[in-house]
Amino acid sequence: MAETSGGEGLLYLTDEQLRKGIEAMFFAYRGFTADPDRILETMEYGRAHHRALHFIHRAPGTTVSNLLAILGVTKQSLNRVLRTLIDDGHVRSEKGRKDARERHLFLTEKGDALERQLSDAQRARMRAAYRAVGPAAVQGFRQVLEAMMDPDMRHAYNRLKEGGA
Amino acid sequence: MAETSGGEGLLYLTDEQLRKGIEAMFFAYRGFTADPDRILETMEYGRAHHRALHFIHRAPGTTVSNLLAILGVTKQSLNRVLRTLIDDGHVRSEKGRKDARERHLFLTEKGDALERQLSDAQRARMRAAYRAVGPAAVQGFRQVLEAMMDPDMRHAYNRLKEGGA
DNA sequence: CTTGGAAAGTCAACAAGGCTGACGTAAATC
DNA sequence: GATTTACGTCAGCCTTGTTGACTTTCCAAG
Repeated sequence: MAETSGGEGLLYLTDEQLRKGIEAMFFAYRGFTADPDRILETMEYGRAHHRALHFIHRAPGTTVSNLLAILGVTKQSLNRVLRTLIDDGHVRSEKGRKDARERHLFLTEKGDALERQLSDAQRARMRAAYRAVGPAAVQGFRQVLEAMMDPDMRHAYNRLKEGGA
Repeated sequence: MAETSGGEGLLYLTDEQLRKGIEAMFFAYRGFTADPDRILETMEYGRAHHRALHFIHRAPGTTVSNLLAILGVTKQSLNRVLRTLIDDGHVRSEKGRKDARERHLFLTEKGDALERQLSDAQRARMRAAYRAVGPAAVQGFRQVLEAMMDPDMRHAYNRLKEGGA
Protein backbone atom coordinates (compact mmCIF):
# COMPACT_ATOMS: atom_id res chain seq x y z
CA MET A 1 0.00 0.00 0.00
CA ALA A 2 1.42 3.30 -1.12
CA GLU A 3 1.70 5.51 1.90
CA THR A 4 1.59 9.11 3.05
CA SER A 5 4.43 11.18 1.78
CA GLY A 6 4.42 14.70 0.37
CA GLY A 7 1.02 15.11 -1.22
CA GLU A 8 0.68 11.86 -3.08
CA GLY A 9 -0.57 9.45 -0.43
CA LEU A 10 -3.45 11.77 0.35
CA LEU A 11 -5.64 10.66 -2.51
CA TYR A 12 -7.83 8.84 0.01
CA LEU A 13 -8.85 12.21 1.42
CA THR A 14 -10.36 13.57 -1.79
CA ASP A 15 -14.01 14.61 -1.79
CA GLU A 16 -14.68 11.78 -4.21
CA GLN A 17 -13.26 9.17 -1.85
CA LEU A 18 -15.11 10.68 1.08
CA ARG A 19 -18.37 10.54 -0.84
CA LYS A 20 -17.81 6.89 -1.51
CA GLY A 21 -17.23 6.35 2.18
CA ILE A 22 -20.48 8.15 2.93
CA GLU A 23 -22.38 5.99 0.49
CA ALA A 24 -20.73 2.87 1.86
CA MET A 25 -21.92 3.80 5.35
CA PHE A 26 -25.44 4.35 4.08
CA PHE A 27 -25.74 1.05 2.22
CA ALA A 28 -23.90 -0.94 4.84
CA TYR A 29 -26.07 0.34 7.64
CA ARG A 30 -29.09 -0.90 5.76
CA GLY A 31 -27.56 -4.35 5.59
CA PHE A 32 -26.52 -4.08 9.21
CA THR A 33 -30.10 -3.67 10.40
CA ALA A 34 -31.88 -5.75 7.76
CA ASP A 35 -31.71 -9.17 9.42
CA PRO A 36 -32.90 -8.22 12.91
CA ASP A 37 -35.52 -5.95 11.33
CA ARG A 38 -37.01 -8.91 9.53
CA ILE A 39 -37.33 -10.83 12.79
CA LEU A 40 -38.69 -7.83 14.68
CA GLU A 41 -41.47 -7.11 12.25
CA THR A 42 -42.93 -10.57 12.77
CA MET A 43 -43.66 -9.48 16.34
CA GLU A 44 -44.92 -6.08 17.36
CA TYR A 45 -41.41 -4.76 17.91
CA GLY A 46 -39.12 -2.34 16.12
CA ARG A 47 -35.50 -1.36 16.00
CA ALA A 48 -35.87 0.64 19.19
CA HIS A 49 -36.73 -2.53 21.09
CA HIS A 50 -33.69 -4.25 19.70
CA ARG A 51 -31.40 -1.46 20.82
CA ALA A 52 -32.81 -1.55 24.34
CA LEU A 53 -32.44 -5.32 24.52
CA HIS A 54 -28.91 -5.13 23.22
CA PHE A 55 -27.66 -2.67 25.78
CA ILE A 56 -29.49 -4.24 28.70
CA HIS A 57 -27.91 -7.53 27.73
CA ARG A 58 -24.57 -5.84 27.46
CA ALA A 59 -24.78 -4.04 30.79
CA PRO A 60 -27.18 -5.98 33.01
CA GLY A 61 -28.48 -3.96 35.93
CA THR A 62 -27.96 -0.68 34.13
CA THR A 63 -30.22 2.15 35.18
CA VAL A 64 -32.81 3.93 33.07
CA SER A 65 -30.76 7.16 33.01
CA ASN A 66 -27.72 5.30 31.87
CA LEU A 67 -29.62 3.65 29.07
CA LEU A 68 -31.07 7.03 28.14
CA ALA A 69 -27.60 8.46 27.78
CA ILE A 70 -26.35 5.56 25.68
CA LEU A 71 -29.32 5.48 23.34
CA GLY A 72 -29.53 9.24 23.06
CA VAL A 73 -33.30 9.48 23.22
CA THR A 74 -35.76 11.08 25.62
CA LYS A 75 -37.14 9.19 28.56
CA GLN A 76 -40.61 9.39 27.07
CA SER A 77 -39.41 7.67 23.95
CA LEU A 78 -37.46 5.02 25.83
CA ASN A 79 -40.29 4.49 28.26
CA ARG A 80 -42.73 3.58 25.53
CA VAL A 81 -40.38 0.83 24.39
CA LEU A 82 -39.36 -0.30 27.85
CA ARG A 83 -42.99 -0.46 28.94
CA THR A 84 -43.84 -3.03 26.27
CA LEU A 85 -40.68 -5.03 26.93
CA ILE A 86 -41.50 -5.23 30.63
CA ASP A 87 -45.17 -6.02 30.02
CA ASP A 88 -44.20 -8.79 27.63
CA GLY A 89 -41.83 -10.28 30.17
CA HIS A 90 -38.62 -9.62 28.28
CA VAL A 91 -37.20 -7.13 30.73
CA ARG A 92 -37.27 -7.00 34.51
CA SER A 93 -37.05 -3.69 36.35
CA GLU A 94 -35.74 -3.70 39.90
CA LYS A 95 -35.68 -0.93 42.46
CA GLY A 96 -32.17 0.06 43.47
CA ARG A 97 -31.12 -1.09 46.90
CA LYS A 98 -28.52 1.58 47.41
CA ASP A 99 -30.62 4.27 45.78
CA ALA A 100 -34.27 3.30 45.59
CA ARG A 101 -35.06 5.99 43.03
CA GLU A 102 -33.12 4.12 40.41
CA ARG A 103 -34.47 1.19 38.43
CA HIS A 104 -32.03 -1.50 37.42
CA LEU A 105 -32.84 -3.31 34.23
CA PHE A 106 -32.27 -6.98 33.47
CA LEU A 107 -33.27 -9.36 30.74
CA THR A 108 -35.52 -12.22 31.75
CA GLU A 109 -34.83 -15.65 30.30
CA LYS A 110 -37.36 -14.91 27.63
CA GLY A 111 -35.73 -11.56 26.91
CA ASP A 112 -32.34 -13.15 26.76
CA ALA A 113 -33.59 -15.65 24.22
CA LEU A 114 -35.02 -12.91 22.05
CA GLU A 115 -31.87 -10.84 22.33
CA ARG A 116 -29.82 -13.83 21.31
CA GLN A 117 -32.05 -14.51 18.33
CA LEU A 118 -31.68 -10.93 17.12
CA SER A 119 -27.97 -10.76 17.80
CA ASP A 120 -27.34 -14.08 16.13
CA ALA A 121 -28.87 -12.77 12.94
CA GLN A 122 -26.90 -9.56 13.10
CA ARG A 123 -23.66 -11.25 14.04
CA ALA A 124 -23.98 -13.79 11.25
CA ARG A 125 -23.73 -11.03 8.70
CA MET A 126 -20.90 -9.32 10.54
CA ARG A 127 -19.04 -12.57 10.84
CA ALA A 128 -19.39 -13.29 7.14
CA ALA A 129 -18.14 -9.82 6.31
CA TYR A 130 -15.25 -10.06 8.76
CA ARG A 131 -14.26 -13.45 7.49
CA ALA A 132 -14.38 -12.25 3.89
CA VAL A 133 -11.96 -9.38 4.47
CA GLY A 134 -9.65 -10.63 7.21
CA PRO A 135 -8.44 -9.25 10.53
CA ALA A 136 -6.37 -6.36 9.22
CA ALA A 137 -9.34 -4.85 7.39
CA VAL A 138 -11.49 -5.39 10.48
CA GLN A 139 -9.03 -3.48 12.57
CA GLY A 140 -9.15 -0.60 10.12
CA PHE A 141 -12.93 -0.74 10.12
CA ARG A 142 -13.07 -0.42 13.88
CA GLN A 143 -10.54 2.38 13.90
CA VAL A 144 -12.45 4.48 11.40
CA LEU A 145 -15.76 3.93 13.17
CA GLU A 146 -14.30 4.93 16.49
CA ALA A 147 -12.81 8.05 14.96
CA MET A 148 -16.19 9.01 13.51
CA MET A 149 -18.01 8.97 16.85
CA ASP A 150 -18.85 12.03 18.88
CA PRO A 151 -16.46 12.19 21.84
CA ASP A 152 -19.23 11.47 24.33
CA MET A 153 -20.31 8.41 22.42
CA ARG A 154 -16.71 7.29 22.07
CA HIS A 155 -16.44 7.32 25.84
CA ALA A 156 -19.68 5.41 26.23
CA TYR A 157 -18.44 2.94 23.64
CA ASN A 158 -15.13 2.43 25.37
CA ARG A 159 -16.76 1.99 28.74
CA LEU A 160 -18.90 -0.75 27.25
CA LYS A 161 -15.91 -2.34 25.60
CA GLU A 162 -14.03 -2.58 28.84
CA GLY A 163 -16.99 -3.76 30.86
CA GLY A 164 -17.85 -6.36 28.26
CA ALA A 165 -14.36 -7.62 27.62
CA MET B 1 -1.26 -9.18 7.19
CA ALA B 2 -1.20 -12.03 9.67
CA GLU B 3 -3.77 -14.43 8.39
CA THR B 4 -6.02 -17.32 9.27
CA SER B 5 -4.08 -20.34 10.40
CA GLY B 6 -5.16 -23.10 12.76
CA GLY B 7 -7.47 -21.46 15.28
CA GLU B 8 -5.40 -18.60 16.53
CA GLY B 9 -5.91 -15.83 13.99
CA LEU B 10 -9.66 -16.18 14.41
CA LEU B 11 -10.00 -14.27 17.65
CA TYR B 12 -11.47 -11.38 15.70
CA LEU B 13 -14.46 -13.57 14.88
CA THR B 14 -15.56 -14.18 18.45
CA ASP B 15 -19.04 -13.11 19.50
CA GLU B 16 -17.45 -10.57 21.78
CA GLN B 17 -15.55 -8.92 18.95
CA LEU B 18 -18.60 -9.01 16.73
CA ARG B 19 -20.66 -7.31 19.43
CA LYS B 20 -18.10 -4.56 19.65
CA GLY B 21 -18.30 -4.13 15.91
CA ILE B 22 -22.08 -3.86 16.16
CA GLU B 23 -21.83 -1.22 18.84
CA ALA B 24 -19.20 0.65 16.87
CA MET B 25 -21.57 0.76 13.88
CA PHE B 26 -24.35 2.06 16.08
CA PHE B 27 -22.38 4.87 17.69
CA ALA B 28 -20.52 5.78 14.52
CA TYR B 29 -23.69 6.05 12.49
CA ARG B 30 -24.97 8.56 15.01
CA GLY B 31 -21.88 10.65 14.49
CA PHE B 32 -22.12 10.17 10.77
CA THR B 33 -25.55 11.81 10.59
CA ALA B 34 -25.18 14.29 13.43
CA ASP B 35 -23.69 17.22 11.51
CA PRO B 36 -26.07 17.32 8.54
CA ASP B 37 -28.96 16.68 10.94
CA ARG B 38 -28.10 19.82 12.82
CA ILE B 39 -28.22 21.85 9.62
CA LEU B 40 -31.40 20.20 8.40
CA GLU B 41 -33.37 20.88 11.53
CA THR B 42 -32.85 24.62 11.13
CA MET B 43 -34.96 24.36 7.99
CA GLU B 44 -38.05 22.23 7.59
CA TYR B 45 -36.06 19.31 6.23
CA GLY B 46 -35.05 15.92 7.55
CA ARG B 47 -32.63 13.15 6.78
CA ALA B 48 -34.81 11.88 3.96
CA HIS B 49 -34.32 15.17 2.12
CA HIS B 50 -30.59 14.91 2.54
CA ARG B 51 -30.52 11.42 1.07
CA ALA B 52 -32.52 12.51 -1.96
CA LEU B 53 -30.27 15.51 -2.52
CA HIS B 54 -27.18 13.37 -2.18
CA PHE B 55 -28.15 10.81 -4.78
CA ILE B 56 -29.57 13.33 -7.23
CA HIS B 57 -26.29 15.20 -6.97
CA ARG B 58 -24.42 11.99 -7.46
CA ALA B 59 -26.41 10.81 -10.47
CA PRO B 60 -27.91 13.88 -12.14
CA GLY B 61 -30.78 13.07 -14.44
CA THR B 62 -31.63 9.89 -12.57
CA THR B 63 -35.24 8.77 -12.73
CA VAL B 64 -37.69 8.51 -9.89
CA SER B 65 -37.77 4.69 -10.12
CA ASN B 66 -34.03 4.54 -9.99
CA LEU B 67 -33.95 6.77 -6.92
CA LEU B 68 -36.66 4.62 -5.37
CA ALA B 69 -34.53 1.52 -5.81
CA ILE B 70 -31.44 3.17 -4.35
CA LEU B 71 -33.18 4.65 -1.35
CA GLY B 72 -35.29 1.58 -0.71
CA VAL B 73 -38.50 3.39 0.18
CA THR B 74 -41.96 3.53 -1.39
CA LYS B 75 -42.77 6.05 -4.06
CA GLN B 76 -45.32 7.66 -1.75
CA SER B 77 -42.64 8.22 0.84
CA LEU B 78 -40.13 9.54 -1.66
CA ASN B 79 -42.75 11.65 -3.37
CA ARG B 80 -43.56 13.55 -0.22
CA VAL B 81 -39.92 14.50 0.16
CA LEU B 82 -39.38 15.18 -3.54
CA ARG B 83 -42.49 17.34 -3.64
CA THR B 84 -41.12 19.75 -1.06
CA LEU B 85 -37.69 19.81 -2.67
CA ILE B 86 -39.22 20.70 -6.03
CA ASP B 87 -41.59 23.27 -4.56
CA ASP B 88 -38.72 24.91 -2.72
CA GLY B 89 -36.69 25.09 -5.90
CA HIS B 90 -33.96 22.69 -4.87
CA VAL B 91 -34.77 20.02 -7.41
CA ARG B 92 -35.89 20.23 -11.01
CA SER B 93 -37.93 17.43 -12.55
CA GLU B 94 -37.80 17.01 -16.30
CA LYS B 95 -39.91 14.84 -18.51
CA GLY B 96 -37.91 12.19 -20.30
CA ARG B 97 -37.39 12.84 -23.98
CA LYS B 98 -36.90 9.23 -24.93
CA ASP B 99 -39.60 8.01 -22.55
CA ALA B 100 -41.85 10.83 -21.47
CA ARG B 101 -43.30 8.86 -18.58
CA GLU B 102 -40.05 9.08 -16.75
CA ARG B 103 -38.98 12.09 -14.79
CA HIS B 104 -35.33 12.97 -14.71
CA LEU B 105 -34.17 14.71 -11.58
CA PHE B 106 -31.59 17.45 -11.32
CA LEU B 107 -30.43 19.81 -8.60
CA THR B 108 -30.99 23.48 -9.22
CA GLU B 109 -28.24 25.91 -8.29
CA LYS B 110 -29.97 26.43 -4.98
CA GLY B 111 -30.25 22.69 -4.44
CA ASP B 112 -26.63 22.22 -5.32
CA ALA B 113 -25.65 24.81 -2.76
CA LEU B 114 -27.70 23.08 -0.08
CA GLU B 115 -26.31 19.69 -0.99
CA ARG B 116 -22.81 21.05 -0.78
CA GLN B 117 -23.48 22.58 2.61
CA LEU B 118 -24.76 19.28 3.96
CA SER B 119 -22.03 17.22 2.36
CA ASP B 120 -19.32 19.56 3.52
CA ALA B 121 -20.42 19.03 7.09
CA GLN B 122 -20.56 15.29 6.70
CA ARG B 123 -17.29 15.06 4.81
CA ALA B 124 -15.48 17.16 7.37
CA ARG B 125 -16.07 14.50 9.99
CA MET B 126 -15.18 11.71 7.61
CA ARG B 127 -12.03 13.48 6.57
CA ALA B 128 -10.96 14.01 10.17
CA ALA B 129 -11.56 10.33 10.92
CA TYR B 130 -9.76 9.18 7.79
CA ARG B 131 -6.81 11.43 8.48
CA ALA B 132 -6.60 10.23 12.06
CA VAL B 133 -6.31 6.57 11.12
CA GLY B 134 -4.52 6.61 7.76
CA PRO B 135 -5.13 5.05 4.36
CA ALA B 136 -4.65 1.40 5.30
CA ALA B 137 -7.36 1.56 7.94
CA VAL B 138 -9.63 3.39 5.52
CA GLN B 139 -9.21 0.64 2.99
CA GLY B 140 -10.19 -1.92 5.61
CA PHE B 141 -13.16 0.20 6.60
CA ARG B 142 -14.43 0.29 3.02
CA GLN B 143 -13.87 -3.42 2.55
CA VAL B 144 -15.89 -4.37 5.62
CA LEU B 145 -18.72 -2.01 4.75
CA GLU B 146 -18.95 -3.37 1.26
CA ALA B 147 -18.97 -6.92 2.56
CA MET B 148 -21.85 -6.03 4.93
CA MET B 149 -24.15 -4.79 2.19
CA ASP B 150 -26.99 -6.77 0.68
CA PRO B 151 -25.94 -7.95 -2.78
CA ASP B 152 -28.44 -5.67 -4.50
CA MET B 153 -27.20 -2.68 -2.62
CA ARG B 154 -23.61 -3.65 -3.31
CA HIS B 155 -24.40 -3.52 -7.00
CA ALA B 156 -26.10 -0.16 -6.67
CA TYR B 157 -23.12 1.06 -4.70
CA ASN B 158 -20.62 -0.14 -7.27
CA ARG B 159 -22.58 1.36 -10.12
CA LEU B 160 -22.49 4.69 -8.32
CA LYS B 161 -18.82 4.32 -7.63
CA GLU B 162 -17.99 3.77 -11.28
CA GLY B 163 -20.31 6.46 -12.52
CA GLY B 164 -18.96 8.94 -10.04
CA ALA B 165 -15.26 8.12 -10.42
C1' DC C 1 -55.81 1.97 -33.68
C1' DT C 2 -56.69 -0.15 -29.71
C1' DT C 3 -55.38 -1.95 -25.66
C1' DG C 4 -52.37 -3.67 -21.95
C1' DG C 5 -49.24 -2.47 -18.81
C1' DA C 6 -45.44 0.37 -16.99
C1' DA C 7 -44.10 4.89 -14.85
C1' DA C 8 -45.40 8.43 -12.25
C1' DG C 9 -48.21 11.17 -9.25
C1' DT C 10 -51.66 11.70 -5.67
C1' DC C 11 -55.11 10.97 -1.85
C1' DA C 12 -56.14 8.82 2.46
C1' DA C 13 -55.14 6.43 6.47
C1' DC C 14 -52.09 4.46 9.61
C1' DA C 15 -47.82 3.17 12.64
C1' DA C 16 -43.24 3.58 14.68
C1' DG C 17 -40.54 6.28 17.03
C1' DG C 18 -38.56 10.56 17.61
C1' DC C 19 -39.70 15.22 20.13
C1' DT C 20 -41.55 18.94 23.80
C1' DG C 21 -44.10 20.28 27.81
C1' DA C 22 -46.36 19.47 32.03
C1' DC C 23 -47.19 17.00 36.03
C1' DG C 24 -46.78 13.43 39.84
C1' DT C 25 -44.30 10.53 43.09
C1' DA C 26 -40.81 8.62 45.72
C1' DA C 27 -36.39 8.95 47.58
C1' DA C 28 -32.06 11.13 48.42
C1' DT C 29 -29.64 15.11 49.74
C1' DC C 30 -28.81 19.66 51.44
C1' DG D 1 -38.25 20.80 55.80
C1' DA D 2 -37.02 22.17 51.16
C1' DT D 3 -34.84 21.01 47.08
C1' DT D 4 -33.14 17.98 43.72
C1' DT D 5 -32.95 13.64 41.34
C1' DA D 6 -34.81 9.50 38.99
C1' DC D 7 -38.51 7.75 37.08
C1' DG D 8 -43.19 7.31 35.06
C1' DT D 9 -46.89 9.10 32.48
C1' DC D 10 -50.35 11.97 29.86
C1' DA D 11 -51.04 14.70 25.81
C1' DG D 12 -49.82 16.33 21.50
C1' DC D 13 -46.84 17.07 17.63
C1' DC D 14 -43.53 15.81 13.61
C1' DT D 15 -40.97 13.00 10.27
C1' DT D 16 -40.80 9.23 7.68
C1' DG D 17 -41.95 4.92 6.80
C1' DT D 18 -46.08 1.76 5.35
C1' DT D 19 -50.54 -0.10 2.42
C1' DG D 20 -54.29 0.49 -0.70
C1' DA D 21 -56.78 2.67 -4.27
C1' DC D 22 -57.03 5.49 -8.09
C1' DT D 23 -55.73 8.54 -12.21
C1' DT D 24 -52.94 10.18 -15.91
C1' DT D 25 -49.62 9.60 -19.23
C1' DC D 26 -47.44 7.13 -22.44
C1' DC D 27 -44.89 3.19 -24.86
C1' DA D 28 -45.35 -0.82 -27.35
C1' DA D 29 -47.55 -5.00 -28.97
C1' DG D 30 -51.29 -6.89 -31.16
